[in-house]
Amino acid sequence: MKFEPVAPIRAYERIVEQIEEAVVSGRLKPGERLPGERELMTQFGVGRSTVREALRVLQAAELIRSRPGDPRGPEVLAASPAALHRSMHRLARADHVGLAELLQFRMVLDGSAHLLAAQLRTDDDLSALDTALAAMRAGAEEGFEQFSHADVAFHETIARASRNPLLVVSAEVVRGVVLELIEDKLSHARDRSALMQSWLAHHAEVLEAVHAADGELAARLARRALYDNYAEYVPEEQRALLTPLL
Amino acid sequence: MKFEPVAPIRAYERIVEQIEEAVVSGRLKPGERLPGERELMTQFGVGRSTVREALRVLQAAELIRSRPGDPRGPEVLAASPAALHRSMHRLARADHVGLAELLQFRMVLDGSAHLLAAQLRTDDDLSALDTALAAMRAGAEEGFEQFSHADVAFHETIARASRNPLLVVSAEVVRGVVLELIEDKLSHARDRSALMQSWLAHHAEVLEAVHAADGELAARLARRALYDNYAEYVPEEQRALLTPLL
DNA sequence: GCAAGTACACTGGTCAGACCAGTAGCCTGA
DNA sequence: TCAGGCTACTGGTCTGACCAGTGTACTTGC
Repeated sequence: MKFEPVAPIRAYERIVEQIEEAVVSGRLKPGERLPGERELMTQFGVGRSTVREALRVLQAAELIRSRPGDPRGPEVLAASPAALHRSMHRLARADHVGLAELLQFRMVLDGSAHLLAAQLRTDDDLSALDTALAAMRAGAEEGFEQFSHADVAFHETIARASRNPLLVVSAEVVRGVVLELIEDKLSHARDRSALMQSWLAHHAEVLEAVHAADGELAARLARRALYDNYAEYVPEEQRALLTPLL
Repeated sequence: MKFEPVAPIRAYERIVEQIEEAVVSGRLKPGERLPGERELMTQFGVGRSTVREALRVLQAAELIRSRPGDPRGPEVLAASPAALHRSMHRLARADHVGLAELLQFRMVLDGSAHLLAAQLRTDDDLSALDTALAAMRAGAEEGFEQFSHADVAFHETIARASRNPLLVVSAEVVRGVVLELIEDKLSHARDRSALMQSWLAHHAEVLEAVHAADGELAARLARRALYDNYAEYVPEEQRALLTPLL
């Protein structure tokens, strides 16, 4: 005989449950509006503070957004990875997750994305990738920031070609967290133009493998590129974590 | 000349920022207590409802927990993947992410975990894995639920042996979401004992590869095992997403 | 008739004050 | 010494109020 631990259920939690259920089940679609707070408090039969606490939670989860003055009421938002990003970011900062682990994880995700992209890509994907690489070449002339944006776009195109939204989102999130951790070091990098040339060469190589539909090769090259470009920022004694992926 | 879009910053948001910063930076450690709401409202110079909305947000992010009646105040929690789990779960439900994509992602994560585990495992890891497999054998005699728990434990041991907390957490989350999606189908499965025997065989094989430090083999076997056991629940026309990983 | 401008009703954000159920820890009495 | 009750305080909720800001409908001037 086993019993479950009980916890008192607060009123605002039940409101969150009801609205969340309506949103994730699709009964409330993005762009639709919730009733205003005063209306909700009569519908749920609670005080306004209770309604507001529930809305705060839903807002923190990026499910709704409310703006003062708008008589149409709080807006239901489209699903977005923003909340996932925040959770992962917090976990990475708090849970003694260092650059080594993040980079390792990124090598895993990016490698897999390349593997899948190489084998599942359509002709549209290929031309989008060609365009993205060309944009990187052009960006290298204009400055580091443009180049960086083009680089991100390239990786996103690869991720989308893998046909897996989870992979897209996770890769995006991890990339963001990695970049945040090293952006200061990167901005002090000595020879940026050499950096950009190195990245360009790596990307061209990878793209060739994707064209050839050689998933294994594309994955290995992508992981190697990450290693070559970022490993120097990882403490030497932790690089052993990364080498098994090469 | 470019300008940033501005959004009004609400009072509760700045409170969230301050407390969150203190928590994730480690200035407030798990188990420590925040001042009570009435004390916080004087410290921040705002009303109690504002303080409460901030605490609600932090509570939704699993950073703190408050219980009525406790004179020590809200408790700072240890970092946990619960918030990540919720975000990913919501995204999977709302963002038309189906079983195929989830399973594909799980094959990626589990495969990589096996790869890393096989190459980074210590002797302690190996004996823990041996114990976990023995527990699965024993569980198979006792019933499906025990077996299932032992199976989860085995995968977690593998993930931990990969030495990457992000991999541990993500794999755990995705496994949970996959299981939630098919638990009803699984509970109606015809021949559970055959299922369990098949899983056992797969795990034994994988473990052998881990012992032999053959990462590639362990990864391939792990992905194959997932495919063999779960692909039948994936619509046939989507299985092409999974085969590139075999 | 129509565009520009204004007024208003209503929104969410915040505050103050109150009450309640429930708890931790003290304090008392045996 | 210790079990029991007491109490001051907690967080959860409600009411009612005010404010700055917004969208809409109406008015005004052309």
